[in-house]
Amino acid sequence: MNICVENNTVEAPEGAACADALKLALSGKRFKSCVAARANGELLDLASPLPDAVRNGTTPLEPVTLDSDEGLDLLRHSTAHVMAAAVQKLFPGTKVTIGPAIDKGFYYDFDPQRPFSVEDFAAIEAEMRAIVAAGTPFARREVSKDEAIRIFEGKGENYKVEIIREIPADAVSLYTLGDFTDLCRGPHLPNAGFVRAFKLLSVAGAYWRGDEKNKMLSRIYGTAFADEAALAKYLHHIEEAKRRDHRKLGKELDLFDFHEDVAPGMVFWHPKGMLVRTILEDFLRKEHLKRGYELVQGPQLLRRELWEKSGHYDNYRENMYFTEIEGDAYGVKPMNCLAHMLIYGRHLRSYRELPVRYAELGVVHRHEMSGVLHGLLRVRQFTQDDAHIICRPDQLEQEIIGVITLVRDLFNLFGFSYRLGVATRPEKYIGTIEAWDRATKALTDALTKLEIPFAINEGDGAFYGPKIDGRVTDSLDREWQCSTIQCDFTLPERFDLGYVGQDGERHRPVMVHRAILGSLERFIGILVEHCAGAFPTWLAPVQARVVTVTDKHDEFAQKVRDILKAKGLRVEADLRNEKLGYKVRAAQLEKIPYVLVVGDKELEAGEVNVRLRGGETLGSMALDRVADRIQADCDEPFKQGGMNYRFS
RNA sequence: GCUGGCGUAGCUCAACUGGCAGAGCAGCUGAUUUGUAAUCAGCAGGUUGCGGGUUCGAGUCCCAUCGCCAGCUCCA
Repeated sequence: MNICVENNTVEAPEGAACADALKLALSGKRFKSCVAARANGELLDLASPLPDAVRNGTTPLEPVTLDSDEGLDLLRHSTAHVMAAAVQKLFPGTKVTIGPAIDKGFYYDFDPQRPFSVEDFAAIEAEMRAIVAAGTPFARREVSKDEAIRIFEGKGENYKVEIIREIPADAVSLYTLGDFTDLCRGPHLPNAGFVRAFKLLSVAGAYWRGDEKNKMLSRIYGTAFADEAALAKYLHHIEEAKRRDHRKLGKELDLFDFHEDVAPGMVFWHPKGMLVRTILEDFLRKEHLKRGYELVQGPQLLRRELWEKSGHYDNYRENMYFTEIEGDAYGVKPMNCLAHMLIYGRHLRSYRELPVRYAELGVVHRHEMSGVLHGLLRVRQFTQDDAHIICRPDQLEQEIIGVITLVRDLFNLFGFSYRLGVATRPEKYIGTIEAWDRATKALTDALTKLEIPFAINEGDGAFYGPKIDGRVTDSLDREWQCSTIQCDFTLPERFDLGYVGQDGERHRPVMVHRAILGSLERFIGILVEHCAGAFPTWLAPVQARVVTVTDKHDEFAQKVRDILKAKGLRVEADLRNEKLGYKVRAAQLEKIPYVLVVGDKELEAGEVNVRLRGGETLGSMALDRVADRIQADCDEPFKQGGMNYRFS
């Protein structure tokens, strides 16, 4: 029997399993890292017989090796089974649910007699190692659904029974690892001996089927790699990422803090952090004005009736704060749109005025559940770089292009990579399908014209319109939404917005909500992690620090500082009675871009000795040259981002 | 909100099965006058998150509460 493996043809005996064919075709080393096979896109256990399409030569058999994403997923999934086997052995009576591979590892959700804790990890890992050392095989068998239900009912595994009942097929596959049998589609490693490097990482609660109405299960997270070196590298990466956690750096660099006892989820900006924020805000305002936005500002509190009219009271009340003034109920704004619409609607608009683009660095309050708060990345009071564009339908695509261009330019400026997704019509929606299709097309056409890649998130749109979401990741690769561009079909109706067209008739405008950085808090949090606290020079709260060798140089240092400050640079002088190395170290830890050392030689020459944040020293330089260099450093990112902005 | 873990000096962390709350850094004072990542000495720093309880005695054990961390659910 001639079969094709990758690009080779080999002679395989009758009744050969996938493993036999792969062993004939691959080098010994490659075969050793082989954990499964694939034919026609379908994954197969190495032990499974060759599928007909492979036997008759119409489809090649492909190896799945540990160095591929698929192979690694399979390894992790099998490790999850090993863990479940160990857990059931150590903690009899523990019920099993599901245990998939995830991005960097795996988890398994259990319903235990008592919840697990990290204290249990040592014992579980030891038991897992025993299973691995024994090289226990994963044995697959297929049974009918009824048979499977009988098996799991017999074990009291009611979660498995629930899953099986929902499987549409007549038969299901079971994998047995020693005493532990699990319902699983597979495939798996041939045996547990393939599991080489793994570690249990954390334990957490998770609802059965992700529904908070269901029982809370005990989830154990772990990871597994092809070898110890890859595991060690990953664990090291996690440690490194924790070093750049914005909460840690925010404290160390004295940027911001929380007073959890008096204002959970709300930021206290310290002077340095507020300076960063102010610079960012100033830049954003200028950039918006440049791009045809007008700045507006509405009140923090609006009468409850207005929130009822907008639909927020019905749909968003749980997240809003309310208060009472002279017997009238007011809502604290969780969004900025209403004020912008009231401003628009104040007088009759002509089609010539459109598009109207109202921008506001709007402070909003949202009641988030206590468990979700997370440093600057998830807070209860935050500032959106918000804007509302009210335009004619024929202007929509051009407006979307303008917004996406701004997203692109800003994220390029900061050197962020981001992922865009178009969220389409959900099951529950308002408005006509024609309007949805038109708006969705405007979104995708704009992205296509700008040649920006995007994903389609089917049915993920808001009930009031399709949207584009832009996400960036934090230091631990968790994704956070920043940008959002939302078409809205409801608010123009509810607030009866209109404009007089060329035909003299009254028309309904289209409305777009958009935020680019999303929230300044979240954005700065991610920025801090992105640059590990070493802000680009244009944003650095202190751009240069003058450091003296002895107190003989104090006077000159102060003069240097004042001259550079007069040129618009943010400069401090460190005149403390400490050794030079001490002060250099302090500046380094504060991640100040430039250290300007002044001692006898510099005093003599009227210059400063320049040391960069990276540790490089540039030697003695005249003050004008230093100032030019710092200024050029500030301007550089804008040139690279194609914005040609002179930062001053 | 839910599950688990955790709250000790400004920061990072000690304090065994309940037995005198401690160290480094930062701060202050003094000495030192120093050349690119930490000079030395001294001083000061606390209602152990808050409130109850058990105990001769609680940072430690129990209850309650607030908050933080990981995740779930939800979202910028």
